[in-house]
Amino acid sequence: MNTPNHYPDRTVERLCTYRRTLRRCLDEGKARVFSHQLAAAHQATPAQVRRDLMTIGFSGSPARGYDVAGLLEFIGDILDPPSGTAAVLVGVGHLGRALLAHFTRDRSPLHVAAAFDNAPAKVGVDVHGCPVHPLDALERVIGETRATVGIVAVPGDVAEDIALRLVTAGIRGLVNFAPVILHLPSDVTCEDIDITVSLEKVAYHARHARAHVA
Amino acid sequence: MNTPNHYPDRTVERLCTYRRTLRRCLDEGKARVFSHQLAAAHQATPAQVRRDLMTIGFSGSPARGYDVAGLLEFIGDILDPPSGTAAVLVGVGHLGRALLAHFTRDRSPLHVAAAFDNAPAKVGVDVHGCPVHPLDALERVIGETRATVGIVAVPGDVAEDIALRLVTAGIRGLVNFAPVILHLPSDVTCEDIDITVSLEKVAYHARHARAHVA
DNA sequence: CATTGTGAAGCCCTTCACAGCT
DNA sequence: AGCTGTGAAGGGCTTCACAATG
Repeated sequence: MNTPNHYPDRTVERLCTYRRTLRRCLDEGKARVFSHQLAAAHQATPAQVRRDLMTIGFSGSPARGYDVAGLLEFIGDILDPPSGTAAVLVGVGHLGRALLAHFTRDRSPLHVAAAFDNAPAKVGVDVHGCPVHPLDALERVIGETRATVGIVAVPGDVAEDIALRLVTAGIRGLVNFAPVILHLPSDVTCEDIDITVSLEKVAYHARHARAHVA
Repeated sequence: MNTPNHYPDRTVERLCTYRRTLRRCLDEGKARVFSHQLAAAHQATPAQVRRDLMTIGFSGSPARGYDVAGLLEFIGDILDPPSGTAAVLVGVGHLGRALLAHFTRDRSPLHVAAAFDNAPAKVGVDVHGCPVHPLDALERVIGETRATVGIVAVPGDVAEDIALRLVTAGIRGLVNFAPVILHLPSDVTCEDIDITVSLEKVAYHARHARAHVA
């Protein structure tokens, strides 16, 4: 088993967050880190960190830990496509605007190339630096931008229709903020972010809090 | 093993979403559902649904499935505190505003009782029906509203300070939108929603898409 | 005879524990 | 002495498969 061409979801997730910590290390001039330091910055154990790095095939040295710059580049090679990834957003409501603002502030290799909304008043202007197109232009603009990721920030009752249009237009992965499960072809990745559910879960666990080990 | 006083995280999560589906059923006048129908509306198998309902101790009938109204009430008794839950939000930026808009539109038993921001220009007005207070008032307002859940929508570099203040003021659960891991007492629940990480994950999986069974 | 309820099996991820290295 | 690399064990969640039920 050499480098597999895909890693477990949880590992990918942690790689994304390790990367942020590593960038901070570089900013602070730290050239090397130990697994227990990376672990402390996350909610993880040193063993977990070592296992993740083993999984992706990155080695450190017992005496000096892991090379920050080297690891950062190594993770980048796994996570980032050579040519950068373009995303599109559908639904320029309150949440959509906030997301656009969010992504312009970010130093991720991802960028939101275009947004769509069906309200004529929202179309034609740039929102936080992102052009807003009418929904009709969805297929055309996705083709032009070669976007592969879509962000669904529309009401639940139209989310699935929009998602299917995105997929038909060439989108391969979705982040869905609508409070519904999308029924999609099985080769399309979908990550649901359901804010209400998250709040309800936290409220539940807060009421039933059980102290763990410190 | 009678009713334990807390259920696994994944089960709680699904209960939240089942509830939404059940409400839709009631709206449509459907009085009974089968496990496979609930499963189809989620990304779940019928066995998973039956297991969840078994876990919480709710029974159906082989001939007629599960009673929608009864199950809805049963789940409500588990998820909702008798007196409702108040939440507070810190950080009335783009995302904070979007979240306030989101929660006013929701028929969840949770409500956001107050928001906080340190920018004087934002303080004193209502945003989507929610009063915005200065940060100084955090402890006082949490005491008055008896809020138990906090939403962190501030920049990463101040998120942990804010979170610790919330906890000290009596908050028992957090939803964290800042792109950092919060180090909190172990009896405080925290759910991280990291939008950038979600996008990066989806972009990764979209590139490495492997077709599953349809 | 389609559906529920459920012990048992399976799977995946995390953690342990220790050998090997510097 | 302290850290990495890793086989093996552990734990929790999901799925299977089938007896029980109306």
